[in-house]
Amino acid sequence: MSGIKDPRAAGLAALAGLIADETRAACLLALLDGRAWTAGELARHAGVAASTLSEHLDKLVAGGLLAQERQGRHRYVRLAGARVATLVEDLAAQLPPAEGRRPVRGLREASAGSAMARGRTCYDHLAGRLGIALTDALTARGLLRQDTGFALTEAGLGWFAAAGIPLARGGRRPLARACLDWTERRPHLAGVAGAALCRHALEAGWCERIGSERAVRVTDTGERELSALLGLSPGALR
Amino acid sequence: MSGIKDPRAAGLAALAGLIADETRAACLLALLDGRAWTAGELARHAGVAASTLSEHLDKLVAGGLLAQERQGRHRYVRLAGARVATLVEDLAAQLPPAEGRRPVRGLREASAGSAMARGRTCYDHLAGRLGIALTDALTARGLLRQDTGFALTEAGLGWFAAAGIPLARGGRRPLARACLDWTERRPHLAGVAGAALCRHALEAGWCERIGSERAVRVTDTGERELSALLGLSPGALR
DNA sequence: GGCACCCTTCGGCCGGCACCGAAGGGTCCG
DNA sequence: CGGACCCTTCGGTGCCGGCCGAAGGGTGCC
Repeated sequence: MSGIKDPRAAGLAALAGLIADETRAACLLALLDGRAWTAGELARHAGVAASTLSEHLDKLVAGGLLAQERQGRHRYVRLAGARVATLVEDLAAQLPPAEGRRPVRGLREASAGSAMARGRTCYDHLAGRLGIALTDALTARGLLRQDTGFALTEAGLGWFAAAGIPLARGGRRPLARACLDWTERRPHLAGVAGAALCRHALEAGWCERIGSERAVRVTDTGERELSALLGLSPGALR
Repeated sequence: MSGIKDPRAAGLAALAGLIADETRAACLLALLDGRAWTAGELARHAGVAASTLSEHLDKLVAGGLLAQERQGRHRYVRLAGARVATLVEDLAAQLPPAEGRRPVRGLREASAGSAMARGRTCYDHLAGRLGIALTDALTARGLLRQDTGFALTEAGLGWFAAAGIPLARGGRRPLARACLDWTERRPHLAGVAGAALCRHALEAGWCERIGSERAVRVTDTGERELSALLGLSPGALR
């Protein structure tokens, strides 16, 4: 009440302003898949002229939300890091479920949508029903604690070690973090452990990407391994 | 890459747009103290006309960020809930430390600032060096786990029960959550446990508010109790 | 009742910004 | 070297939204 505005207000407004545009928001949501997109791809995705999108990218890069890499005549752009991904996810998680739903048009889109709901990547970890199933299985086996917060247990650390999934500890990023799933509206494992699990699942062939999309499918190998390691019933992942 | 924009983009942009104004951002930051402010107080705080602020409040209420209560000729307004508080904190935590610092003018402001740095409320939990000290003490005693995520341990649950601080479990809100401190830039305890601890500390007289501000001071009783319960050295809280 | 106070509505002003198309520069390929 | 392609810069346009002051309505106090 000292009559003086909080000095962070300008910065906060500027940061929010970067997201407060439908075209830029669409870019950020698209980039949540963790991949690098070219400026042209994003322009087509957002439905605006290339020149318009170029200016948007300038702002997002200048604001520290995106990292860019120029290769020849292409401008590749991706989220600047896990912090930004978390931020966008958190904001999107605030949206009421009713909002942002749109009738699905056509069989192709319906099938793509259901594949996404089944399993997908969310920046660098697994989401969708697959992500939920893994998180629930870890919790049920006492490897992950959700009732008193969100953290791996000692047994959980041992499980990752036994599965041959190294966890980089001691960094600034939390080892385990809850990420609210968009389709399921339930928390799933993110953070260092979530990223490591996703990376290992793709490298070990437990999962594979469907086409060039975010959607992910569990392989036969994956079903066997996950059943053995976590007691996941094979049917739950289809 | 289907050429169709994510349907959440419009909602995300609208939500961010609510915060993407310096005046509204200043209001949200001010309301982070968890109290209810009148429209006039906020107008003076933000340095705009009452009519201008009235329209801002309409938008924030319509957007679900604020809850309002009309009493007589007053319009009281507060953050709509812990989710909103978390959202604003998370956004503010993204700001680079350099940004948003302003030279302190005068002794009065310097003393108020140092009181805030020593201890304050952050929506419904304790922050500042006091919040950090409590969180560190809980962690050092094995009551709180930060190395594998952020969660209370079994011993931690017992500590709260023994201290006579009830924890409402089973709700949607996480029991323990990390909140990044603005002045210290380190995580401290938030969530149900953080709120319960703060409430108990104020009710049991461990702490008291300084004037009508957010700043909080540890009392002599508090020093004794916290020393006995957590092994906190009295000097650390001054 | 009269008056002070808090807030809201309205009209008008102004600045900022998202958008486009055209033109231009850089890159790769044939 | 010519052409296709990707991106950027620039000028111009239109709209949205924040701001104010004046006027008005509701509330509480004397």
